[in-house]
Amino acid sequence: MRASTGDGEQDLEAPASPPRQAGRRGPRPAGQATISRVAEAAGVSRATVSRVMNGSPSVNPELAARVRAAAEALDYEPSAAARRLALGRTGAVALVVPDLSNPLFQSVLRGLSQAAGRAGRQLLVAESDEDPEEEVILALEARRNSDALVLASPRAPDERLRALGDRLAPFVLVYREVAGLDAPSLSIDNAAGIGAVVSHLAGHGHRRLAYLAGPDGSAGNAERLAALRALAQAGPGIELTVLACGSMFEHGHAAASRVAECGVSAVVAFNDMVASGVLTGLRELGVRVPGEVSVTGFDDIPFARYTTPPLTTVSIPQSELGRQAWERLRGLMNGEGGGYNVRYQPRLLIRGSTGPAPA
Amino acid sequence: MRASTGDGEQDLEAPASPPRQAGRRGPRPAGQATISRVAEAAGVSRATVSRVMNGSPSVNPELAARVRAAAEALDYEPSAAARRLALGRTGAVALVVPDLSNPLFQSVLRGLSQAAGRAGRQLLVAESDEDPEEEVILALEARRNSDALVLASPRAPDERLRALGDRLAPFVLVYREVAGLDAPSLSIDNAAGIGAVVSHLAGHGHRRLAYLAGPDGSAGNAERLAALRALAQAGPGIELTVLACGSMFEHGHAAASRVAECGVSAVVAFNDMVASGVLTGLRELGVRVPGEVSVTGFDDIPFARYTTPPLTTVSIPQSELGRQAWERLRGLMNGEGGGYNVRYQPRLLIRGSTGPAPA
DNA sequence: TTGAAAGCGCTAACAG
DNA sequence: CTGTTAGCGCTTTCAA
Repeated sequence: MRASTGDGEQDLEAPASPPRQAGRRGPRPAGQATISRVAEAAGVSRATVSRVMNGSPSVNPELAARVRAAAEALDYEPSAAARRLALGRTGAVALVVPDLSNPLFQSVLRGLSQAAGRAGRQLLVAESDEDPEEEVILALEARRNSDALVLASPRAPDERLRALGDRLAPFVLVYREVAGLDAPSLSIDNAAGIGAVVSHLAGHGHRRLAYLAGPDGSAGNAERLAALRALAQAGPGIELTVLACGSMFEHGHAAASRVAECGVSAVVAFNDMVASGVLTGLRELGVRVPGEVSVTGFDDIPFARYTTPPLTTVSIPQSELGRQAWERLRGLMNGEGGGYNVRYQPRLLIRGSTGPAPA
Repeated sequence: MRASTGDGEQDLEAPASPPRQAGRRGPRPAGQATISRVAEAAGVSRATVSRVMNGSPSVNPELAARVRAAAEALDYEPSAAARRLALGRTGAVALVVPDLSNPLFQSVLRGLSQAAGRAGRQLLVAESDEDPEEEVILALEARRNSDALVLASPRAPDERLRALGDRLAPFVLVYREVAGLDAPSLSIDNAAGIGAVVSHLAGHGHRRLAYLAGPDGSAGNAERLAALRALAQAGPGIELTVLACGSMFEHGHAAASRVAECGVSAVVAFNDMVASGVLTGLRELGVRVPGEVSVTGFDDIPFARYTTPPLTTVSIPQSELGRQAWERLRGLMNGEGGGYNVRYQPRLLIRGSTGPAPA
């Protein structure tokens, strides 16, 4: 056994042992240049090449030029894997969402992707397909391959999240707030949004409302429903019918007949997709909107302006959430702390799908 | 200088030298367990721990249990970075698209995300914001942090792609085909789609058509336009008006008045978003669809069924593209080759936005 | 400013 | 079946 220097400076030429089975295991795409090869070609040490590649100012310009030339000539690209290991950071951030087909999460993805991209970071994305348990696993996994995480997990139980808090950190929670969790959260004030909707509707003389409920267990749905119930109880005379529905177009579409039958003058949909679906369904049934029944959505997805009639809905700062999430991550990664939680106050957008209650 | 064994088996206790500035550089989140610590705790070698963690069958069950217990007790999680370096692969695949807000790319993202997720791989996503040059840079960068790449780059010039072919490999191209490029491609037969649209329209007696053109430089737009022109020239008497438009709702919306003025009986939109926009615009102008003018889309995005009237459009296998892309990547990564290129043949979906030409 | 050396944490060929 | 050993390719003290 020979004492090694810990690194193979001298092993460039084949030693006594049989040449390592070529093409089998080589981490690099076959003949990819390594820092050692560049160093050799430029006649400097690996440390110097490293410095040059990382733009250290304290390198003799002439040397630097030589190194750059050698790197160029060899088509050298630093190994991301090796840097990750040596540096102890990945240069990536991760996003975990329940469902990539949901416009809400798409906006966050987009905002985050752009912000992270501008900062020169990779973005890892994972989708749990609405399975809360899977979500947590994915989050852990994603977190191991990144430096920080944005988690949208409307269904996972509070305790589960609290239990995993430090294995997930640093991370930020979006569209949700969990008490006692040590992570910044960016969420929506659902109650305020519902409040605005209801007072708009009440102002138009609507008394009997239906709520097209979102998925069971969704934190957003729970809050919206609770707000509605509270309003119905406290209010002067609002009568609330809750209809189980879902979160997709089809769900809303399928609920149209139940809406028509239950004799309400206005329907508050869990979100814009459901609202659009019910709009279409109602039209097919010959029910006039907003003449006979008014419809409201939630979220203000891009399509909401293009339904017929255009959807009155609650607007929330979707892509802002992505951007903010990035800011928080950045803070967290720099050890600056994640800042205060924020609850975005939604804004009611009155378009054509609501009007006076029929006499 | 002392002869090292190449790895710090013996350095668990602080040596003579000053304890490395704590909390500054440590690759692991402070006190994270390493394979060495686990090995020590279980009284075995690191190789054995590695074997156990990777489920090698040739490990004494009793030892394996001991190792697992130790790992558990120490909250050990293998370092992804170290594995990447040692293994020479990242375990991730990447997707680069021009625009994450485009439903077309969202579907690919989704299909790919699910397929890759099921296979236990991470997914890296990057968005170029429609800048073809940026796209190529991002692709290179993404590729360095993954094992294979799916590239949607409708605008980058053919030569550019050919030039970078081997630095990008293994990769697959979606929604596009580039001659002489050594990468499988999955694309749409745009001409066939347009053909179906035109014959449907012609069958309804439409003679004067407008094309709402997509972005300049988009490969898909070019093909659709070329097909339309060819048909207009060859055809019995189709008169084509090309209107510059774009790819978004707003673009279609804004084009409505030009459509109304140019006296056509049918408009073929670049895609569904444009079609939806023009539908809304036309309605606002009091133009009846399909009574006065028929409208067709392209892509069959989820929302197309929910416009008013529902959109007649060309359906393409969007999420299939994502799944297939994954299959190809898998093949490529296993050295099986990427298979033949495929051009998906679109299908015309006749819904309510088209009808007989007005007399 | 530069180089030598010592890792980062894991895997795998090889020998026993 | 298990341990030893030699890396994977890069960064970063530390000393010159």
